[in-house]
Amino acid sequence: MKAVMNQTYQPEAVEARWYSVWEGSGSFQPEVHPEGEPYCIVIPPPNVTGVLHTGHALDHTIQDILIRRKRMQGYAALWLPGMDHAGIATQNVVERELREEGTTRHDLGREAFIERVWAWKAESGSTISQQMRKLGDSTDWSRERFTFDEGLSHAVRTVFVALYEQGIMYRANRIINWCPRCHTALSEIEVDHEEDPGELTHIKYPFADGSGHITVATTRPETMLGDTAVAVHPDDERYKDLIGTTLLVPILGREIPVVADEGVELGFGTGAVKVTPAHDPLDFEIGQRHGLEQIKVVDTEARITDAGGPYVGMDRFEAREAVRSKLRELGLIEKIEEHPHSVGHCSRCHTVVEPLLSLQWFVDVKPLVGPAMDAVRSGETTFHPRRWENSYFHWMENLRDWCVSRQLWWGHRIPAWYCNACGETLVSIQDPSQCTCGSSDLRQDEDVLDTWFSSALWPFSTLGWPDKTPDFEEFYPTSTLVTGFDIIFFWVARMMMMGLHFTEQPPFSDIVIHGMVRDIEGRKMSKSAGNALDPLELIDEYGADSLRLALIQAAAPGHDIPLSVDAIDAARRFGNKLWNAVRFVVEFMDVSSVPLDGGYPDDPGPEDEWIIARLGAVTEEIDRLMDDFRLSDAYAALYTFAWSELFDWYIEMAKSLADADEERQEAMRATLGVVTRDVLKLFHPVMPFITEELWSHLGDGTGLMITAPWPDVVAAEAPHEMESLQAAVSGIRQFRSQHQISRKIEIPVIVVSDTESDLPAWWYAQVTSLTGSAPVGGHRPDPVTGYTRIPAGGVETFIPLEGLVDVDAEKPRIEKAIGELELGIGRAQGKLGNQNFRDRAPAEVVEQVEARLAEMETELEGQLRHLAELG
RNA sequence: GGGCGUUUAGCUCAGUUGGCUAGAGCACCGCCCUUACAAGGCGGGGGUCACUGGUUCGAGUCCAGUAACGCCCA
Repeated sequence: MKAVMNQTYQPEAVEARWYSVWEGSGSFQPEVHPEGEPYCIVIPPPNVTGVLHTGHALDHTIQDILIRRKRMQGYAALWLPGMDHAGIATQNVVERELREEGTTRHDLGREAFIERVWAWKAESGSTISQQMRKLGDSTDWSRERFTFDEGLSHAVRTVFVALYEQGIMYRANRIINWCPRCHTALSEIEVDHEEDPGELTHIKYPFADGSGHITVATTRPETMLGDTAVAVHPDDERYKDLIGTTLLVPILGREIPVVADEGVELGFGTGAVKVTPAHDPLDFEIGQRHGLEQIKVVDTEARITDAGGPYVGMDRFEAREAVRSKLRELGLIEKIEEHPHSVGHCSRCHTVVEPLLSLQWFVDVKPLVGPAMDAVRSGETTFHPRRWENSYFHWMENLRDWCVSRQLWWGHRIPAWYCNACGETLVSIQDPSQCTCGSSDLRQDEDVLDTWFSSALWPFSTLGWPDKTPDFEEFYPTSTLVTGFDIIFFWVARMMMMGLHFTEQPPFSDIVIHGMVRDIEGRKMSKSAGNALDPLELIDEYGADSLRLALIQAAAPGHDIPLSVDAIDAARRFGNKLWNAVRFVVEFMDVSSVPLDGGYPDDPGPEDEWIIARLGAVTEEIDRLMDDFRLSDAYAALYTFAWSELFDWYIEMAKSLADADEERQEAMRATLGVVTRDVLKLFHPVMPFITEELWSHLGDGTGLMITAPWPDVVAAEAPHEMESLQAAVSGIRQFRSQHQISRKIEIPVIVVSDTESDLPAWWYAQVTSLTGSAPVGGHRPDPVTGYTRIPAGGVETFIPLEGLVDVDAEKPRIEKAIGELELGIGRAQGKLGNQNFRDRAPAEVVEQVEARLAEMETELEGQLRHLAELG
């Protein structure tokens, strides 16, 4: 005994029920199809501090659609969930908590602090995984991983040690991007460059011998304190004679040389640049070439160091002003001009980054980029849409060494130990107890690794690598990666490099890149702008299925997604429509116990054949589009089929069969059942909850929709009379509408079909029921005066106007039709009259135009005759 | 400065190797509470496909240029 269905669809009641049923049934695990071919997606791990936003909702919906369809197709489908430990973000969160308690991590000490973060994670770290359940993500929770758990940490060490031994991982003093607020080094791509108004200060550097000065221009006067040279281009005639002379750093009076270096940009400023090797990457290189001293004048707190003489302890921006006013006082400022330039900001906290000379660990990317580019070039791995490959190549070609050490506590500690006795560096997977020199006085590197370092290993570390686990053997390389364009560099490229280097296979074969979810104005959604839609609120109000469908409908491949509440509401209304259609099938047409698979009628009626043929065609189209990752197009096709063909035509036609003989009714009911079931199946990947619920009402109770076999529609041929039927019905409805003839008034219709064999009885029955008219077969009225004529795909229908409408009221309709026909005929004649068209266009195109022209000419003749006869 | 993208109906957007009269959702207009659904049905109006030129029998689609907007990189 099945429950009576509500009159309207109520997602909150339905969605709460199914997730635990699915999870409990083991459906999320690939083991539901032990013999199936493996198909694997690893989730882009959200931050452990994260909450679900609309970007996740889109990203996850795409992945869930892919995985649910593959699962239904019988693959051993694995969607592997997990989170990353988000070094800086997580540490920030816990430090904020400590601050509120009036303490700091330094008070706590490293070990206690780490314990505290784990405690935080245990309590708050599962927020997003609960939210993913509300969204309906069919991830295999039994395989959930965390970048900081034991197995993955082991993979990180293994990789670090291997890269070190291969000479790819190295430690060096370099200029890095330092965030003075987060107190850590950042990689190039964790720095956002923003246009800053800025000023170019022209400073006079006097010669040591008092013979004059050289003017240099800088946007950062305070770094002057760390200058150890002034550089000019060797070809610059203005300075040729001054190379090798000595200048004095203003204020400090330090003697520095004028050096010639090709790195100096000839056209910039005065052509002479101050060189601060400890605070600028370019200056660092110049310094290396000329053996210049490196003087650090800004410390890790962004304050001036002892080397800065009178300015020691001053903040860098205060020092800028102080230095400038002192120079002005000394008369050493030539001019100050406006100079907009780009300034790096910490992508996490927005503080202006300080380029700083620092001893850090780096990955030499040169040996890694080649294979990563080759794999894409050869098509082993394909981006969708392809154009992202350009960005990928461009970035790879210009890649600089990756600074991977971070001055944090929360993260994978660098597995390097330094011997206090002999200075040796030991790098190993196991903690060493003794140096090669015999000393056991070792200290481990204080720093941890960039979170992205562990994320780069994600596709194989999550599957058990470096061990050859059964999961690794079965699911690696993974199949599809789905992510946003904004992390192609951060993540995708690095997974490609690491995956190829350590497994000799690209980590995935397809990379699906989607856009960013934006508001209806096209703005990026953000909390601070106040325009962010909260997916959980949307789910509560509209249902997860509505949110998912709306996102996918708007997600044209590779484009940004404008998301509006209106669109979600439209998706919700579709859900209601689907609900009511199935309710009608189940409760009013008495169709239930539909089998999970097969069950197509052996002896379908003509209407049945039509809808089955259409279903087959649409299923084929959807499969083609989905295989090509064009999900929005696939669901547009399905949406149109369901609403405009199944609901608006077939179900309406099925109603009139209630009076047919038993055999006909059986075929109709079987058809309604299987076609509705297959539509539910096709919608299941995007709307899992409502389809599962509806299946529980429609099906025979032998299985869940989530693991039901993907539709395999039997071949059927649609009866050719459907075309004239639909045209006749539309024409008669249009006539009614334009003359405002109530449906209650039965319209007599004479059907003349001299171009086809006699129309079958079902044709008349359907026209009758769909239009409320009384069609009878007959001959063209003679005279035709007093009738209107409705053309219908090779069939003519005539309606006597007497008692319905005034004859003259019909004329504008006919004249309009004639106008349109003449336009079309003119166009077609133009084409066909062109010999070049006949010669060069494919024969089938020419035939099409010819057929269309003939049709229009016949039709025009009919309309003209009719108009004349109307008088 | 380099690269990528966008410009199609009032709004937000589809439109895949060039080929019937360029589509959808929302909004709008008219009629209808027809026993699945008024959160609905039926019908309708609405487009110089940014602009200029080119290739082609044929261009929203390909090419070149222009303009505006957006993103990424330096």
